[in-house]
Formats: sequence, structure tokens, C-alpha cells
Amino acid sequence: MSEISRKRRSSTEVREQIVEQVLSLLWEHPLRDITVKMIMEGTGLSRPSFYIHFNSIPELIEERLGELEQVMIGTTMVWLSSTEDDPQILRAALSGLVEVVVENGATFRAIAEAATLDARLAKTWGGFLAKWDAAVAARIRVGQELGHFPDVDAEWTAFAINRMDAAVLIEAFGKRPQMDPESILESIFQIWKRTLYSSK
Amino acid sequence: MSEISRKRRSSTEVREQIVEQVLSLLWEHPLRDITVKMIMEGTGLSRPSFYIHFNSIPELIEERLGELEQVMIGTTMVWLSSTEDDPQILRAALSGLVEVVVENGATFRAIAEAATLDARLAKTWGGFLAKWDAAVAARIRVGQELGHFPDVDAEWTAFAINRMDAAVLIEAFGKRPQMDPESILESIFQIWKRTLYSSK
DNA sequence: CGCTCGGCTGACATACTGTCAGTCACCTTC
DNA sequence: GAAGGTGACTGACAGTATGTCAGCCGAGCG
Repeated sequence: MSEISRKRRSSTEVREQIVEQVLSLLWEHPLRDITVKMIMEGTGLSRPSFYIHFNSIPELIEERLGELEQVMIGTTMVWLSSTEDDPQILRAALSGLVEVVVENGATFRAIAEAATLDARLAKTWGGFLAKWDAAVAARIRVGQELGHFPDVDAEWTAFAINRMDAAVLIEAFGKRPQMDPESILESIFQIWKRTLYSSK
Repeated sequence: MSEISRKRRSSTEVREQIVEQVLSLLWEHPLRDITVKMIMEGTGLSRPSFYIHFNSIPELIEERLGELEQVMIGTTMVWLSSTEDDPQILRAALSGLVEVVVENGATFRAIAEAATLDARLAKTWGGFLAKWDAAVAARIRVGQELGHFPDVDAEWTAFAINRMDAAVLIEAFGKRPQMDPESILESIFQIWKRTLYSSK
């Protein structure tokens, strides 16, 4: 290609560079406009090299979801594992969630976009959401055994309100300019609070 | 192609057949698996014929959105144009919405999927949602002038709760087997009711 | 120094899209 | 009822993306 002698790099080094390149492209373009060619042009390597490190763009994106899931569990555990009837604990959890999505909005948007493009990622994303549904439903049931959250159907409510979070956070923070995090946090918190802690 | 003499049909006749074919395919396959070839194989016409009647699959789908929007406005007007502080009116509107999506779930799912695939439809879909946001926000403000819906931010709440509806309805009814309409209606109605009519 | 290992690439096969010149059935007009 | 026009329709083509593969070449090892 060029006269410059090509230095060979370790596999992980190249992988990281590709991921970095994709993440930066994701803030600029919708996933549908991103091609393997475009990604690799930013790395000085040929297009086929991409396939040495990843099987496809959706698969690359899928890897990010696993990492983000860990962070999200960390920030929301404060509410999921609590037993107190205090909405401020919920607010703290949602605040952490907002922070993660503000930071990684493009990745989440890409995951949702790729889920309609790739059967495998669709399943992973569906499973991810289902895990949250189960976790929130479990938290609601625990509260109900303690007399909180009256007249709420744990499963369906968890389902509905989780989909709200996902859709709102991705739309609000998935591309730049992002919406105002304070306003978004406040609005979804109010909905959670009134739905679950209606008497407070 | 075959020995059978080809009858020529009117343009609208063929258009309708193509649309019908697409709608039936959409209940069976995700949009990503549907190609122009696949669509036209069900019609006895060649693939290029598709482009006489439509410019692309997303554009065909976009047309459906316009029709559905009219129906949806009809079923929700009962609440949007009301001024009473009675959640049962809201329930009736949501019930109509559920009915429309139960009937046309695959189309809505396809619209959402195609929005990530096609820039034009993305804009149309975004505009569609934004119109609902504006309509719901306006309804909330009207209520607030009459002393209802205290301590609710009209714009952000409308945004959040509309995204919930869209995400929930599409996931619940976008493919078969569909979830239970009664349970879905009840759960989203509870969330709307508690968020807006918290004292009732 | 020769050999192997693995990152890397040019070239290929495949699939889908959208277009266009040209064909053919049907309708109008004389 | 012949001539001519209109518009639905098609075969063939060009363009572009994907994913694969045989083989090249630099680096490290014995």
C-alpha cells in the first residue's frame, strides 16, 4: 500500500484501536452509515483485517454491552438490593443510570440499532432487557412483602417502566447534542416514584 | 417467464397486492430478512416491478404510518380534547391505542426497525413521535390551567411517557405470539394515571 | 540461519439494490 | 379494424457491501 514499512502490532492493540474508531464514528453517524471499510480507513489497515479481530460490526458492539452491563448493575444495586421505602434511594440509582448513558449514549444507541439488524444481537439485547425486567420485578415483590408498592403488578410494571427508561435514555443521550440530563432524570424519577411510591 | 399469458392489471391493484404481501411477510420475518426479491416472488411479477410502484421498502412502510396515524388520532382524541379530571377518559384513549397496535403490530414494528435503516423514515418516525409529545404536553398544560396534574413538567413527562407507550406497545404486539392486551393496557394505564392523576 | 507462527492483504465469490432500454398488452382515435 | 400512443412490465447491467481464502511477510525461536 504505502512505502512506509508496516509495523506489526499485537492483536489486542489492534482490537482496541478498532473499537475506539467505531465508538468515535458512532457519535458522528448512525450505524447504518458505518461500513467496515470506513472503520478500517481510520486504522491504516486493510478491510479484511477487521475480520481477523471481529466477525461483524454487530458482534463488536455486542461486546460493549457486556461491559456496560456490569457498570449499570453497580450503579443500580443501591436500589435493587435495598428494602427501605425511600424513593431517594431509587433516585440515586436512576441518577447513576443516567450518568452511564450520558457517557456511553452512542454505544447504547448502536446496540438498539444493531438489534434490528442482526439476529444474534437482537437476542442478546432482548435478554439484557429481560434481566432488568426480572430484577426490577423482584425488587417490587420484595417491597410488597414489606407492605410497600400497593396495587402494582410487579412483572408488567417492571416491563413497562424499564422500556420507558431504555427508550428515553437512548433517545435523549444517544446522539449529540444530548438533552439535559437533569430534566430527563427528574421526569423519569417522577414517573417511577408516582407509580411505585404513590403515597409519598 | 411462464407460458401462461400475463394479464395486465391496474397500478393500484398491483400496489395493493405488494402491500398485502409485505404485511404478511412482516408477521413472519424481521424487516432485515425481507428483500425486494422475496416480496415480488409472492406476486408473480419481477423484482424491478417493485420499483415502478415504490421507491424502496422503507418508503412503502412509511405510507402505512400516515394511515395509521389518522386512526390513532381518532381513538385518542377523546382524551386529548377533553378537559375533565377523570382518568377513565384516559383509559378509553389508551384502550383504543392498544387496539390499533394489536391489529397492526407488525407494521409498527417494521416502522421502528426501518427507522434505524433509512434516514428518511427515521425523520418521519421522529416527527410522528414529536407530534404526540406536543399533543400530550398540550393536554397536560390545559389540565394544569384547570388545576389538574400538579407538579408535572408537561414537556418532559409527555416525552417520557410517550416513549414508554411506543416501546411497550411495539414490543408487546409487534410479533406473534402477542402479549396479553388487557395486562399491557392495565399496566401502562396505571403508570399514566399515577403520574398525572396521582391523587385519584 | 532456517523455520514456524500469526498478523495482514489482494483478489474473489456472493448478495442485494436501483436503473434503463426495450417489449408487450391494451385503449383510443380515425 | 388498422395505426399509434400509453404505461405496466422485464432482462440485463452497474454499483456497493459483505465475508472468505490462499498466500505474503515480519518477528521470534531453536
